[in-house]
Amino acid sequence: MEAEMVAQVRRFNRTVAQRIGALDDDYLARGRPLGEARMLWEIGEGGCDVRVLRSRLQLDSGYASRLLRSLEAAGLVTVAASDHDGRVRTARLTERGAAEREELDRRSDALARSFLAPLTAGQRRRLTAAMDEVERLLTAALVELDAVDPAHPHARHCLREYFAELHRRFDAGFDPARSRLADPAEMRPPAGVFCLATLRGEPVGCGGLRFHDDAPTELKRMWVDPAARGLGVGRRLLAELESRAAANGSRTVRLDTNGSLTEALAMYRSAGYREVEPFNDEQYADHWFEKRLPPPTSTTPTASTSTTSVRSRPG
Amino acid sequence: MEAEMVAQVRRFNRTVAQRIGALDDDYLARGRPLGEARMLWEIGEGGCDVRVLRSRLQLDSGYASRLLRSLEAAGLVTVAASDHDGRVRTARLTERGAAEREELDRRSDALARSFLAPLTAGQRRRLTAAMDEVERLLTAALVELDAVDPAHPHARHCLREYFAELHRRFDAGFDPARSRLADPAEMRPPAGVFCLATLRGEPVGCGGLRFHDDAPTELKRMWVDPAARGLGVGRRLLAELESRAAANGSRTVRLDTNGSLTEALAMYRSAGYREVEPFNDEQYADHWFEKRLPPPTSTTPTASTSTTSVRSRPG
DNA sequence: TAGAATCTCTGACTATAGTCAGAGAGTGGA
DNA sequence: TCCACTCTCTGACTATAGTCAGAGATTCTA
Repeated sequence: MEAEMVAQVRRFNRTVAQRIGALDDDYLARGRPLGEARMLWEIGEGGCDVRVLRSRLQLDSGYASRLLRSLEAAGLVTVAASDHDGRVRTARLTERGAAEREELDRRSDALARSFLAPLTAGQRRRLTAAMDEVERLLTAALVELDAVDPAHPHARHCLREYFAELHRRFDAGFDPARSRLADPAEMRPPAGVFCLATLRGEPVGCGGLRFHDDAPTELKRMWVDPAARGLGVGRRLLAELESRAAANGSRTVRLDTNGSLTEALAMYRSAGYREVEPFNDEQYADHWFEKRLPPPTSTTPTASTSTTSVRSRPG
Repeated sequence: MEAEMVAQVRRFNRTVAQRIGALDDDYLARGRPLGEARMLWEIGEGGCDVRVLRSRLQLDSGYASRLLRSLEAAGLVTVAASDHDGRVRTARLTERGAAEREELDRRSDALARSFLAPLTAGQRRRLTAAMDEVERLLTAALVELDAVDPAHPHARHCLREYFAELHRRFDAGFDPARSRLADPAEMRPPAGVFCLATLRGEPVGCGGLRFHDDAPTELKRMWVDPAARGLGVGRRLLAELESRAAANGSRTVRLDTNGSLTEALAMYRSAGYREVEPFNDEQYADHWFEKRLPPPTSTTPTASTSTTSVRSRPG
């Protein structure tokens, strides 16, 4: 990785953390401890369970409780037992609390405006476009890839969503039971492998391999959550699966797909897959692709371990 | 200003502050109070006067002193009187302190790498390019414009730099005494106005007007510090001066310049100035420009008051 | 050279953030 | 119905950040 890129990231972190972090905090605080302001904000218009607040703001339960007591004492919040579960408590904004939150909203808007105000129209456009790009790519870098059991709840979720999407997009619908590799367990090691893409703990994509002794490895069930598209998740999944196939001794990966999945087709093509004659009788397929793999490198598999280790807090 | 832009800035602030701010801090701290880590960093290889540390880190003098005592006790820093001024004390890293600082450096690098690691080469390029853009434009938004007396030290600094640059760039050199408006005081109100562009307290550009009863307003001494070019400072200065000219009743602004100042020429042209016949005998000029001004709007002058007010901390 | 100003330091504070152990109420499964 | 578990709360802590007033040494300036 080029030193210049690393230096750029560091410069950015410095500038932006200084400019935004500190200001944002000062600005939100309104003479109130920052923790309280954040809590107020996070409760939101519709109220929020205390346990959700705790996990979103990453607070110790004692600390969270204390913050709520303080907001309660200030008449901004009420806390009551949840309807569904007597253990859970739900925080709600009082009228004054809602007004206070709106004030925070206004201030956040004003702060954002102050970033744009001194710029010309062209600069503003460029700034917001670049911010969007940075945000998207930083989010993309948070996506982690891991091999999981195909029966893992996250894996099941992805497969369910994948099938539902095929059903919506195929004119004649889609019934997984009538497709090849109907049973996800066929992708369980050692016969195959199933990879999951996860963003902030939520599954956002998947893809599986099925190894064959006498035939190229088969790639199946590639899917990316619509909300996570454009982050390069599909491409990374594909690369991950290819490297796992290579590590397993495969020289070739092939797959079948359907012409209505235009994004997928484009991705396979740009990733070096070339269209071949049908090699199976998958009834939902009308395109078949194949790619010769380079021999495995020593550093496979490439699941993003670095990201994971960095995100854990030093003890 | 479009609501979508404001929303984008707010999204960006949230995402980035979370992702970078917190991580950065955790990462730098190394089991040490963050303030100490920052101080250690800021002292740098060559040592640093305490007063400079205080102003850079914006610390209370008592607090700064305490942090230094703590680093001293840990054997990372020595503090001794400055050679030049017995009141001033200079902090220097010990060998262990320097090693510690290098460790911080390594960790910052590792953190930056972890942002890039999960991305493809193309994504990395796009991310760093976008970061550069955001950084530059956020910096540009920090530039403040104010009218000052031409005798103000910052004004003198800019004029000195401007003359030095002309001297370097003109084949025959440049002697301010032999040019028109040799005395900066001619741009003092009410006969004229002198504007300064300031970035983080440092002057980075200037420009002046000289009003004439019977002739168009004359624009002189436009200069932008080379380190601050590309931030749109010149364009903003120009707009500011034009609006001040209009507010003063001028319908036309004109200026003379030299063909070797290509950036300036390009800027004048793109800002709506058109070349005219020589209207004075400035010996250093070989191009003359003129622009008809729109009638003054009610909100002039446009000196960036919003930025200023936002940057001051709420009491 | 006296007095003002500058720089740093110490002591005495306050506020905020955050941790930890344990109690009490409620839930769900064997 | 009992037991393990979940969720929240309280009390008792510690650590960090930050403020303020004033003292002592030094330097600048009139």
